[in-house]
Amino acid sequence: MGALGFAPSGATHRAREPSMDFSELKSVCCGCTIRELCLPAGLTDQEVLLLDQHMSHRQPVKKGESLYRTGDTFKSLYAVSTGFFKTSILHEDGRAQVTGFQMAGEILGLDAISADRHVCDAVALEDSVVCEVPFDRFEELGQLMTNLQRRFNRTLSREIVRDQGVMLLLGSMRSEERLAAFLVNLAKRFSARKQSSSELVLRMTREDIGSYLGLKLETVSRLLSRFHDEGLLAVRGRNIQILNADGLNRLVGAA
Amino acid sequence: MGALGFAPSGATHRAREPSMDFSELKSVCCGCTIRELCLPAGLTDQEVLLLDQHMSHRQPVKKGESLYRTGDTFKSLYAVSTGFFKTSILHEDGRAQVTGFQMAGEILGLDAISADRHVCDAVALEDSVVCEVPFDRFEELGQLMTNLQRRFNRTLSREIVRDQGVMLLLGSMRSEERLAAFLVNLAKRFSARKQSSSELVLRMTREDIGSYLGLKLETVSRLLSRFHDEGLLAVRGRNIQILNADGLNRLVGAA
DNA sequence: AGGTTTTTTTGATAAAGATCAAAAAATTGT
DNA sequence: ACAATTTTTTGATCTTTATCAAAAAAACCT
Repeated sequence: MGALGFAPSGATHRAREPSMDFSELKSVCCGCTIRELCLPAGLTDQEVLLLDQHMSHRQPVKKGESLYRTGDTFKSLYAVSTGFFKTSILHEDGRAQVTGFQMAGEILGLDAISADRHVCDAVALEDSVVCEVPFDRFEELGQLMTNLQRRFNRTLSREIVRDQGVMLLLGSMRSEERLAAFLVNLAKRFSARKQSSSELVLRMTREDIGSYLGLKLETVSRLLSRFHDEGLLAVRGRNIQILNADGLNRLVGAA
Repeated sequence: MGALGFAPSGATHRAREPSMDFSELKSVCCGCTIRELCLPAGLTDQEVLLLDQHMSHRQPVKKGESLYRTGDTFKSLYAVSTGFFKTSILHEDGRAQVTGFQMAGEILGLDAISADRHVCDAVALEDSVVCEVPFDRFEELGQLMTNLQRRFNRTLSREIVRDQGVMLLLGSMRSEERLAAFLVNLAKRFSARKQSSSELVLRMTREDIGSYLGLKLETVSRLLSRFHDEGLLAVRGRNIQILNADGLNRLVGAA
């Protein structure tokens, strides 16, 4: 489990460079550009160092690979360092429901704490890097660092709030509102990561979006075309440019 | 905030008797019949006593009253002792989405940890009693009692799993599957509380059920009538008897 | 108990989104 | 670079569930 796979690509940013050999690098979090969006958020430098040296461990995941699957025993949480994931739960009869899309700084595996087994699949939608956080050691550290434990409680609670937002979306919104809400949310998260909030490069298929939003892929495609015709978006396959952010926001808020 | 309201009704069970004066009673959790379904689950007697004496505090909530509302500052979690609650989030435009129904042993307020504000309304659907758990003291206790903290992490994670189950329901299931899943889930929870799992007394309106399931109240009513006609249920207003549990389960699992 | 309000049921109709189908576009593997 | 595969778009039609409406039933209030 060292630095596997991934050909060097000549980039210079540490956080964007999957091929570096991190096994020698003690302080992964300390130099991470998205530190404040991730588990170390709000910790002092010393605390981050402690978190870092005792537990973090980087691991590449190639596009299409599963980080974990339903039923796997739970050992670690994973913080997305770079890349993009989707999580989905499966119903007996083969139906799947995408429960979320995770980008840099977001934590995967929180649902597995409950029963020591993963209850969803996490699949990389592009070549990605995650920081592995062995949970038993993390819990020990939480007992030593009040601040870390408190932050972690909030992380868990934030996921509950996010999920309830999805419930609102699925339970009360019409298709166009759902899609608008989805795009606005993506844009906001890109923006928080200093990426363009108007030029979205979608990593997931229309089917993934549809599953997440409780719609069929054809409906998603039609809605994107309509938003395009209405001048809200410029849609070129998975490249989506937001032309009228106010208009989108109005769709989300409106009755 | 001692023993407010609620006329005595002559019952003998402590956990079912809202009018008792609990301010003198030090060990609320210790004698609680649903202790193993609640926060103290898995703690030793000594640990429960510690949790109990330092933090629990009982409080009646009358039918129709709010335990807290969206925007209230977060101070405490609440464990339902007896009774029945619903939680709902509101969209700007007045639309509301019911996010859950809580019964004895279940915890209210977990979503508020995230931002120190409640993000939903919690309303009692019948005269109820809750145990108030001041969260700052609870967090301190978690730092002292590893076991409590670990259990609490699981409680939070379990709520995430529950929410994702609702996403599956709302995103991938048809109306009849949703309603069947809802009834099966209620029955299971009643059963865990030693109440009949075939004679359900619903505490919520058809509209509440509809909101939770992403359906209109008329649809819920029609479905109940259909299940009745098909011999799956006996429906008499809010009294619902499950006549064919296997049939219901088949509806939930089937394609 | 009796009048008022709320909730539930049921019917008729409408609308949103699903399904089926097929071509176009994009991506992938070699 | 090219053939194979996957994804996306668009059209025609069908199904499910929402909407509108009104009566029946239940719950509430004083």
